[in-house]
Amino acid sequence: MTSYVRQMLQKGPLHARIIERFDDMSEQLQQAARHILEHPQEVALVSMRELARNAGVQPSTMTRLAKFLEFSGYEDFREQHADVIRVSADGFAARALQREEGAANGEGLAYRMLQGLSAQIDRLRDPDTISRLDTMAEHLAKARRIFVLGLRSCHSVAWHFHYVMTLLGEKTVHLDGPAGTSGDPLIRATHEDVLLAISINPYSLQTLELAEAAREKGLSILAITDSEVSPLVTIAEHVVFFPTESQTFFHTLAPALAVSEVLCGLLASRDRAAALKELKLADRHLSAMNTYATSIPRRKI
Amino acid sequence: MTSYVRQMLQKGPLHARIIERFDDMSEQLQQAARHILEHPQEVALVSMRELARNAGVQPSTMTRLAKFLEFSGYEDFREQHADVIRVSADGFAARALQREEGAANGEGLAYRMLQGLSAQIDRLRDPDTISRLDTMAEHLAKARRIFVLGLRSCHSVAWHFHYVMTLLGEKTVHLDGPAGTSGDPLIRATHEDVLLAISINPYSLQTLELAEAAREKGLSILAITDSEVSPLVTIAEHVVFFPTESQTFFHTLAPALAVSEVLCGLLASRDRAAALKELKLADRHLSAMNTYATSIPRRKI
DNA sequence: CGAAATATGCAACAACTGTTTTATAAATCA
DNA sequence: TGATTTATAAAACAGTTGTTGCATATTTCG
Repeated sequence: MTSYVRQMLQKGPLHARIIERFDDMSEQLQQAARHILEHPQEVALVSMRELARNAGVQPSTMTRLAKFLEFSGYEDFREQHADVIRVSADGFAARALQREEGAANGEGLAYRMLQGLSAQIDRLRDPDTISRLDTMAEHLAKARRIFVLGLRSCHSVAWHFHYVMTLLGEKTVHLDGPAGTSGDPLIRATHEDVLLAISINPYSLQTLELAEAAREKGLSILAITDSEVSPLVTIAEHVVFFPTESQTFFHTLAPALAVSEVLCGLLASRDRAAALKELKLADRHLSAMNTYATSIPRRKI
Repeated sequence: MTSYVRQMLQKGPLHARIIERFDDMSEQLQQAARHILEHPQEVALVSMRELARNAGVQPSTMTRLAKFLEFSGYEDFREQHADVIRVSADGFAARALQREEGAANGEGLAYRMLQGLSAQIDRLRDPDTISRLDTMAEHLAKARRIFVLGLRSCHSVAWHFHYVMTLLGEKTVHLDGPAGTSGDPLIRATHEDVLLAISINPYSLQTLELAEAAREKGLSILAITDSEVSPLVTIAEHVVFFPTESQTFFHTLAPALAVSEVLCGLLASRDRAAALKELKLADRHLSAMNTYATSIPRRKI
């Protein structure tokens, strides 16, 4: 519980005040507060109405939130946030100190792993990978249906791609049935469809077999894999590569997940309006199904 | 002369632009410019009229200065200064949210997304998160058994954690059975076990219910979630936070996956020898099962 | 169940925003 | 010097700001 207090102090008394009273807020106030907790500087940098727009609440909700937190009004609230920026700006020494502390702490494995993962994803921004991503998004967009295949360690990536795409529409089919039925959906696949295969070394045999079967059915194979000499390269029409090395003795899939998310982003951005419409649809369905906690039951669940 | 150039570069391109054209300005413009050079953040933090008042010039002078510096107007000038604050404060998580135009056609979206993801994972190296990760690894290591729970978008993270952990031994149980049996493994859970729950906003009701049920059975709840006001925070003994903001309109889980991999890494590193032995074991089993392509069949599969 | 209380969306408000125009003063130059 | 350009101040402008009161849902409770 001490660490909770420490965190509050670290992030400043404004955060603390919001978190403290969060439980007593109404649904809308919570939504506004949540957005402010995630983007504190924006309070001082944009107008209230714009902030409200970004948070998805009414302008008046912001005024109400400010008063709820016992500020005289939103302008008071805003001024406090501006002060935080002011002191942290010329508090150059403070920032240097923080960095120092981080460096001293930097012996830890967690620190090194995160640094490594960040750098690997950063390196994906090279022109070759970017153009490969764009091309693959093009292929995916043109396909009638997308079969997504990723087994074992790559299951997480494949499933996440499929999940996000489901929210954006109904183009993807996830090849991961139970009881050995993974490949069954391919029965009705045609040459208009594509197979998005994800695999890393060591390459799962089942993935390769299914991919080969799909190719013989006339499907285009698109691959996300870890190496130029991956077996998927030879049968795929287009490939995107990602690194898997990590400081540990197992492979990392964070870069692969990043690649998959970028593809989703590119696909969604091709028709923002349609994507947004689909998202709204999914939203309505899920709330009708009572999937999510709408009001957040903080105390008595 | 070198120190002049260096100063310009240090303080950023906005300062440089002002200094460069300073000599050509009229008296009033210089007075305005001088004030801005001395208080750069104020441009973004107060209104133009107030800034003009503080600088001792007319409001219109500020507009004229902005146009003199070849901005489209003062609002453009102000937005640039806001961006400087944003990047120096927390990277640029919030920036993309406003930029509808640039993101509209998806121009360079891949590049920007990767840059953002990399920065977000980089920021996880702050001392608080590191210490939270270490503490959570401690808790996980002490537990007799680890039940892993992550539904919907968090399924990928939960499953990946479980998958890696199974390669390292047999401590984890994945709560994601078919046909609504997710919670069944908890039947034989005791207070020696822990539940690792992963959830982001909007929070899946089923996750919260299962977590609450586990807590009532005496299990410690460990949470990986997206906010200090996540409903998991109140019922969890320890929490690690990660960001989910992305340039698209769906959340990113790459940082969450990074967190999960770091935890695996920390756990494995506590007993390298044992972990390696388990890995060998898994290796032998999988090759006996003919799971992977051993020789890479590049041409003829 | 109905009544009281609360939460939320909406529209109107005056105040203030950044910008532009107009009038006046100062500087420049033939 | 007087004509002409330039610089500045003041005022007017449309658009936006933060705020408030009111009508309508929604929740709470006897």
